[in-house]
Amino acid sequence: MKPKAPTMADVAAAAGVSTMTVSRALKPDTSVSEKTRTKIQEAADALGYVLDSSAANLSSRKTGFVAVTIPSINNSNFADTLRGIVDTLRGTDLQVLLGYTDYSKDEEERLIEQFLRRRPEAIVVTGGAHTERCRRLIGNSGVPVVETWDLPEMPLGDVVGFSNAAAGRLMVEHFIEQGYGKIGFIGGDTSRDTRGLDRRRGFVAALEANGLAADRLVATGPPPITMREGALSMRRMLDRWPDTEAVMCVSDQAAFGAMTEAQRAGLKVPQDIAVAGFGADALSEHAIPAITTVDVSCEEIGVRTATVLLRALGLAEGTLAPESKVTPRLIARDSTTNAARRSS
Amino acid sequence: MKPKAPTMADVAAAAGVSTMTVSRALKPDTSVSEKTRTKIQEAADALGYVLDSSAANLSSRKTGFVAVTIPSINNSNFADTLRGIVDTLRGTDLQVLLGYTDYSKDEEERLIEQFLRRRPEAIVVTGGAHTERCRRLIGNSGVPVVETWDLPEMPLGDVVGFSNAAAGRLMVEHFIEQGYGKIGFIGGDTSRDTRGLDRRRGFVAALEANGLAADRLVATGPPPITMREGALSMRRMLDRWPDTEAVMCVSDQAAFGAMTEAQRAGLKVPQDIAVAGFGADALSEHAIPAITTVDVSCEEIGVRTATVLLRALGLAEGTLAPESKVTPRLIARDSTTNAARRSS
DNA sequence: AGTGATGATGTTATCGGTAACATAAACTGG
DNA sequence: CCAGTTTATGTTACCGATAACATCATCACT
Repeated sequence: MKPKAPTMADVAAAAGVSTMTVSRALKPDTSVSEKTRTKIQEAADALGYVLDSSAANLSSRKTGFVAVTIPSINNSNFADTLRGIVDTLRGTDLQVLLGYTDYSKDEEERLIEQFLRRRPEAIVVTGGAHTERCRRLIGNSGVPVVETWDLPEMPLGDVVGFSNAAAGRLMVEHFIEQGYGKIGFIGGDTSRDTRGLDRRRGFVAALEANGLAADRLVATGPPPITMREGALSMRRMLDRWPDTEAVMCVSDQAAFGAMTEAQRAGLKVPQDIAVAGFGADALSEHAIPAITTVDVSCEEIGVRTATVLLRALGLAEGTLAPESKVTPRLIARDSTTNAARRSS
Repeated sequence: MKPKAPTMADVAAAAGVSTMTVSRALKPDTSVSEKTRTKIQEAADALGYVLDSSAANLSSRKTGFVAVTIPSINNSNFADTLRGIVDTLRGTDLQVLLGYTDYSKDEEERLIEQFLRRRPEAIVVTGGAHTERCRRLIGNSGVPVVETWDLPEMPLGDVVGFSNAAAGRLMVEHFIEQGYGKIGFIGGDTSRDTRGLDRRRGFVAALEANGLAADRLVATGPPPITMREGALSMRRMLDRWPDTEAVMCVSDQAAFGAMTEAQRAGLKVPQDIAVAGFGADALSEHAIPAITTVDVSCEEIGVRTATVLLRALGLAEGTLAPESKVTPRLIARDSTTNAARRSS
């Protein structure tokens, strides 16, 4: 049934050359005469030969792997970043080895350990919070690292991210500008989603800096924060603080869940309550009303990350690394426009 | 800077044993005395030793890779299936090698070719449409394959999927039951998204079987079909056939875009026009009104796929393979409830 | 024609593990 | 207490490619 896959030696024999010549013929930019290259190509096709990377990796000490960990697959923001990475890497012979941590540092450690055995040429992780052992593993590996989606205090290597706290602050400023005073936050489990927590921290700090109460905080369960979580949290928010005027949510998904829950309860958005999200998902644009959100250029983070890596690996020319800091940008939409309320 | 990573030989020397004993000590279920195992473990930790899979793969002819291709990362349905696969594989020493085809058969071929070099132990592809060369490559590899999300006429190996045509038919029957007569479809580029096309085909066939006109078809651009595409398509639908009573969309995302566009145009859903989607995304549940959709148990597809593979690889006991056919299930919601219209 | 540069190909020695077999030590039961 | 088995460990021979160096022909130009 399975008559053993042909090896390079088989191809070499069939073409009447040495394996070294076959090896060369199968790569671009190597000196092999057109004639023999054709001959070898034909022999390879006839045999159905497929190169064995394991062997190539071992011999050349290059695997072509880039290890990437993201918290969740089912999150369009991280998916956008991943897409940015993969698309930028397309064309090079680098391949992404993807793992998702489920927002757990221990799981991240497990993944990184597993990945390091594959001898990746570069590592991309999400966020700046890691277990001590994980930091050590990555450090020892001597492989270029990029931390994304955050601005870690003790970076492991390169960073392409943004200040999550700034994103929270940005929204508070917007709310205040719009004249809202009783402002709440939905999202942020205490231990896992450190980035969401940072946004909440920035949010709280900004409220306090403006002399406003920062107690209307509804912590959702552990991530991923779903629309349902957003909806449940909004219900809790309204039960506990019925006079809340504006709510920022940890993600656009949560914001949508929260907003529709409020609407189902008979509230008008933004007249009765304003809702904002984070992430600039398409959802926020199409929802009715359109949801105010913070854009952090998820895909761009991926593109820059990959670019940084290509530079670090000497695979892309240019001395200037791309700007590593992404600036969160507020997109004001109808869900937080207070004009209606004021005029009514 | 990089003093070369320690090898198994280094660990063996440090622990005063042979490399073979080290190799055994690092795997479970191998006979090594507790004492030496501890000694080796300590030596390995002290040296910061990390096993090199490339070498292990070459020698043992096992890579632990499962190659998986999905059309798009940014699609929550495929992401769910992927999660089902990854989660089910967790615990085994199999690792997913993920690629996305961008709905292109040529890209799929390119990916599969790239993946085969890594000598995966199993392959998972989405759908049953592949290039001839791709079929050949997979066939020659002698590796177990699972095709998902479809019921191919000429399967390459195992199948875990559903009839996309049936999903389209299901929705038509629901529309008819609700008393709708002028029914349209949004989505389906002619060449790329074959599954979306199958849904449309089933949809058209069912309309005709019921003696209804099946001409209200708005083809979106090439996938991925975004909310924006859904919105644009709805506008075209309404321009061309203003009296349309119900519309099925190729995905929930498209349906949401289409529905909100109709609402922005002043139409009431479902009173003025009914909208339905596909995929049972959380979005459809939370939207206002909640959107009628077809549930195909995306995650379950992934779980079953992984289970089939584990069986095929002899890594899971049990002779009975899981049912490979998933039955699309209609979830009727407010967006297609005609009661309001009839009563008005 | 001679000499060095260039291009095409072959030879040899690994890369870092593991399978398979061999061996030595410890244990079993009558 | 010994033959027979089990357990722990070592030896040897690769797995399938590629790096590095060697070789040999060809070509250009003085």
